[in-house]
Amino acid sequence: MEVLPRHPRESNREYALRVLKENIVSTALAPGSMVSENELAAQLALSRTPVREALLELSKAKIVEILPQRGSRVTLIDYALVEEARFLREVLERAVAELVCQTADAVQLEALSQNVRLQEYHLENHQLDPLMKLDDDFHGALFKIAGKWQLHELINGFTIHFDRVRSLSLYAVKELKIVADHRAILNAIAARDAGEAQRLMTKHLNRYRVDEQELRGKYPRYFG
Amino acid sequence: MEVLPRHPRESNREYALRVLKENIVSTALAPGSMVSENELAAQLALSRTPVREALLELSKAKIVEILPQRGSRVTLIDYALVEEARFLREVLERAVAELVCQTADAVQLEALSQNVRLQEYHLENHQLDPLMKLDDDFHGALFKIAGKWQLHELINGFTIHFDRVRSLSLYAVKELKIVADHRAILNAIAARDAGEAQRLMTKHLNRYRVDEQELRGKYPRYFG
DNA sequence: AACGCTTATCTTGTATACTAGTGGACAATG
DNA sequence: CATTGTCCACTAGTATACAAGATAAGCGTT
Repeated sequence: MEVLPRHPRESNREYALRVLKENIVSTALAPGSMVSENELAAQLALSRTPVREALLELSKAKIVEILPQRGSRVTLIDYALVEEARFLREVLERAVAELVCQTADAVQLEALSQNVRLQEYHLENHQLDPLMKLDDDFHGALFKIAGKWQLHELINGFTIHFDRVRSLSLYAVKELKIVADHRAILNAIAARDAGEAQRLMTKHLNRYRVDEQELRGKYPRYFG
Repeated sequence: MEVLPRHPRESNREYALRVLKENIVSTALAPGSMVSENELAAQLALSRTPVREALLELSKAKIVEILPQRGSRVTLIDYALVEEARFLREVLERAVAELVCQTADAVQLEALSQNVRLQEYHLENHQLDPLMKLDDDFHGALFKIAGKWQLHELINGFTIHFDRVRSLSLYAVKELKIVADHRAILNAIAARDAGEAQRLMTKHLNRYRVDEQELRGKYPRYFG
């Protein structure tokens, strides 16, 4: 497991949660692997308490499984769960896109536009990390404009299933289409074409479907 | 606060969580009231640890606010949040209803039918508690049939906002329409009419909209 | 070899002890 | 009287100690 540096005003619990999440998504903590509160606490140089609280939160998102008196383990990839997470995003963001068409003002549209331009810039320069952050920001901004910010935070906890699979698949080749999608969605919103925005959003989020069989072939032991 | 009896194989943490939830929804723990881990632990005859873990979970659902080094408080009713919770259910359950029309088999339809018949029975006999449970079961069954069970569990944590407001409003008078809604939704599903099922589900979940101004008038100190 | 018991050693669950930050009461000071 | 500073009681955050269940190895018996 990779122990990340601490952020300034971060509590021990937040730190433990952040490091665990990062390592689970990157599969540095492999699906199916056992972890113990004691061991993690030692590695992070913390006591069991904040580590335990982080594990408890992760277990609520079903990304960690706590087996009482036996140990905790990073859950195997449950493809049904991954698809549920994707489905949640598709359904919710389609509805959000519709709302955004109705409520976005000029300032908000300009901010979105700025974001997409930056995406296009980073895509040309093949800088994938800032691209992923801009992707998150774009979708988050839509929730905010629609006045559903709390929902965005709620589903973010579930999206980790999705992110883990994404990190296993060859993701980079899809970036081109994804940025183009964002541009098209923005145009539909600016044109107040709710139907088109919904259609594009659905298409966009379906791109994240990754081939289960391919991944099962490559990483058979990661699946449940 | 009302201290409920313990269930058989329930951990201390689950017990604390259950009692806290119950008291928050019933407003026995009033919106805006301060609670302390020590005080709660004493009342529940537990140590701080399981109480703290329960509060931590509730704070993630934004039904409790933890103020470091100052205390914790039951959140004031945030109407925007209540509406987000309702919106989430509406959007998600509409999509679920569509799926159920495509996938439900005869056995599942019969189980739903059984449930609705029971609802009608309890409605005639004015037994509201079993009615609420059957309501939850009905919606839960739809998620299960659609293969989105995990999503149901996820959103349940958020629905507490919704439930709290519902418990403040005069809810009983609406039961008649709600049972009729369930019957109509079931019929649409049995007829495989996805469009009608979605329309009915939307209408159904919009009934739960309660008048903010009315509640603000009755309980001004409960609102933020 | 196969079975059943004991036991050592893990684990998480829970209780308790300690740390450090917050705000209020209240006295000292202007 | 207003303001400032000091203490005190209380809070959550964290560390540690202890309890109790699960597991597997060892060992004796059959």
